Amino acid sequence: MRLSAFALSTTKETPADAEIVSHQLMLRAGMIRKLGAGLYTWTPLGIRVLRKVESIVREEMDAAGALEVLMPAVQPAELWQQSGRWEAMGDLMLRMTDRAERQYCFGPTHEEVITDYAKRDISSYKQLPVNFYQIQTKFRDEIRPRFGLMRAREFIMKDAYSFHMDEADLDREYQVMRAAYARILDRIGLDYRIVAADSGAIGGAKSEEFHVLAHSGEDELAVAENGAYAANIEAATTRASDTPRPAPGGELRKVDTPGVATIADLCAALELPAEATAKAIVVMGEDDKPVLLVLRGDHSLNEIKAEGIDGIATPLQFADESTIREHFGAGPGSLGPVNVNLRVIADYGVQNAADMAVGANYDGAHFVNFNWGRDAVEPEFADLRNVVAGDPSPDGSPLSILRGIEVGHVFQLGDKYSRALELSVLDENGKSITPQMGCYGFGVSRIVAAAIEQCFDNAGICWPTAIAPFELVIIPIKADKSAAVREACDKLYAECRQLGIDVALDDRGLRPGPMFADAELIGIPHRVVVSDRGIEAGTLEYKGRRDSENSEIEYSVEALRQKLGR
RNA sequence: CGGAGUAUAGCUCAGCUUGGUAGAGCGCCACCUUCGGGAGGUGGAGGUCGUAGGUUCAAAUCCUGCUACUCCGACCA
Repeated sequence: MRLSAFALSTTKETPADAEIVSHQLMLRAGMIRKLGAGLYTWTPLGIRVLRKVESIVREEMDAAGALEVLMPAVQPAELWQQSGRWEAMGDLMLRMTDRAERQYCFGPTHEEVITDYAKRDISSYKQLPVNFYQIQTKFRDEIRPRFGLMRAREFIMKDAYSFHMDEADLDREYQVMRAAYARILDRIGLDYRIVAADSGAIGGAKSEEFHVLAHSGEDELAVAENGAYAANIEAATTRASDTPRPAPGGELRKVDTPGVATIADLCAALELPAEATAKAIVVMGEDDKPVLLVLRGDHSLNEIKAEGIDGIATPLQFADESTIREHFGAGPGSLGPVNVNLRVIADYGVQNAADMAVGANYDGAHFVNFNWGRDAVEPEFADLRNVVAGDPSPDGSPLSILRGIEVGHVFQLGDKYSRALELSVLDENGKSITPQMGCYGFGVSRIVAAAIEQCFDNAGICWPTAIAPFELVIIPIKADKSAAVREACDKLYAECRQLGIDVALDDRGLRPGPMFADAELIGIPHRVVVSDRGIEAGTLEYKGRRDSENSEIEYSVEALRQKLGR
C-alpha cells in the first residue's frame, strides 16, 4: 500500500475522552472513529488489523472442523420468547419494531437462531456432531459501554455452536475448541491464560475463559504457582488453612468504639491489623430471614459464591438497615456473631482464627478476643470470599493474582436451548433425543484492543507481526530531491510485494520525523529507510519496532527478507 | 439505573468568577525557506459557544429544563 493513497490520519494529541492505552492509541493512530457511545467506525488502517485477526480465527475454526455460516443480525421476538430470554435479557437487548408492528431484536448472541436453523436441517444422528460458526456483528446495549472497543455496544464476535448426541461427545468437541482457541492466541502472539469461569445460572455446565494478560484488564485471575489451577476470581475457590486454630488468648471484652463504622476505622481505633478483625455482612435468605455472613476484615465477599449457598436468596440481596436493626439492635458497622439467633455462615478465612475483634451488635462498641465455640456457637463454614494472593488453591499450591482481558469463552450449554426450542434428532434405534450443545465465543474486535494493551510503548503500538496492519514500512529520505531514492523505493516496494510481504511505502512526501513517528505510532513491526547515502553505500537501514538502534543490512530484498524472518 | 463530571474551530484547551462585538496551540489550504526524529515565515479557510427556554438594553458568560459524552458501581466476547 502506498500511504499517499491510504487516508492515514494520525494525531499527536491524546483525545480527551479516551481513558485506557488501547483506546487512546487506536484513536491517535486513526484506527477507529467514534460515532456514539460504544459505536465505532473502523478506518482503512484499523480494518487491516481486524481482518488479520478474522483470518486467523477463520483458519483455525476451519482447521478444527467447524463450518462457517452467517446468521441474521436482526432476529424475530418469537424465537426469544420460546427460549424464555425475551424477558430474561432485559435492557441488554436492543429491540425494534417493523412496519407491521412485529417485534425484533438486534442479536446480542445467536443460540436461538442457530438452534432454529439446526431444527430445520438436522434430524438424524448421522448428521451429528456438527459445529457451526460465524464472524458477525453483535449488539449488546451495555449498561455502561467504556474503554473504546474493550466494551463497545456494537462489536465483532466469532460465535460457534456445536450439537452432539451425548455429553461425552460434547466434551470431546469442547476440548477441540479449547485447543483451537489456544492456537489462535498462540498465532496472534499474545500472553494469555485459560481460567475456569463461573458457569452462572446454568449450574454444572463446564466453562472456561481465555484472558489476554494486561495490567488494565477488567478481570482478576487466580493462578496457582504450580500451574495446575487457574480461575477467574469470580469462580476461584480456596480452602481453610491447614494451620490449626490457636487456643483463645484473653477473655471476651467489650470496648467502646464510638463512630467506628468500617474495618479501617476499627483497625485505627484498636491498633489492630485488619487480619485480626472479622466483618459481618447481612444478606437475605430464601425464607426472607436474614443470614449473617462473617469474613476476615481484609477479605471481600464473593457474591456469586454467597448466592450459590443453599438457602440464600438468588440474586443476592443485602439486608436493608431497618431489617438489620430489627434483628441485631445495631446498625451496619457494629455487627458481629455474638448472641445472634440467625443462621451464621463464616468464611474459611476465619475458621482457624482466634482472638478476633468483632462488632458487638451495639452501636459504637466492639468485642475483642472473640473466639468461635466459646463466645458463639461454631457456625457453618464455607468459601464465601474472593481469593487473595497467597491463598492455597484447592490442591494447596499458593495462588497469585493476575489481571486479564476476556477474549474468549468456551461453554458446555447442555440441552437448555435444544430443549426449549424443541430440537430433536432420531438415534440409531429410531428414538428421539435432545442434542447436547456447546457454544464458543471469541471477541474479534476486542482482541485488537487487548493486543494493544499488552504491546505498546511511549511511541505507540507494537503489534505482534501476525496482526500488524503492515509488516514492513519503507521510508524514503528526500524523495522529492532524489530520483534515485524514488526509483529505489518503487523497486524495493514492488519486490517486497512479489515476495508476498505486506508492505507500506510512505510516499506522502513528509519530512522524516513525522514519517518515523507515524510508523511507530501505528506499530509497523519492521522499517527500512532508503536514502542516497544508503544507495551509494549499498546498504539499507533497518529497524525493528522494538529495537532501540538502527542496523545496516545489505541493500537487497533478499537481505531484507531474511531480516523479516521469512 | 444510582453517584461524579464535561459540552466553545477537525483535535487539545483558554475565555465564564465580575454579562459588552469569538481566542491560542496543533491540524487544514496557498506561497516561500527548510528537509535523517512531529521545521520556520507570510497569508488564508473554519465556530448560530450541545440544545430549548428564561433574566437583561445586551448572554459563551447568570437561571431553568432537556440531550449527548466521559468516569466510578452491577453486566459481558
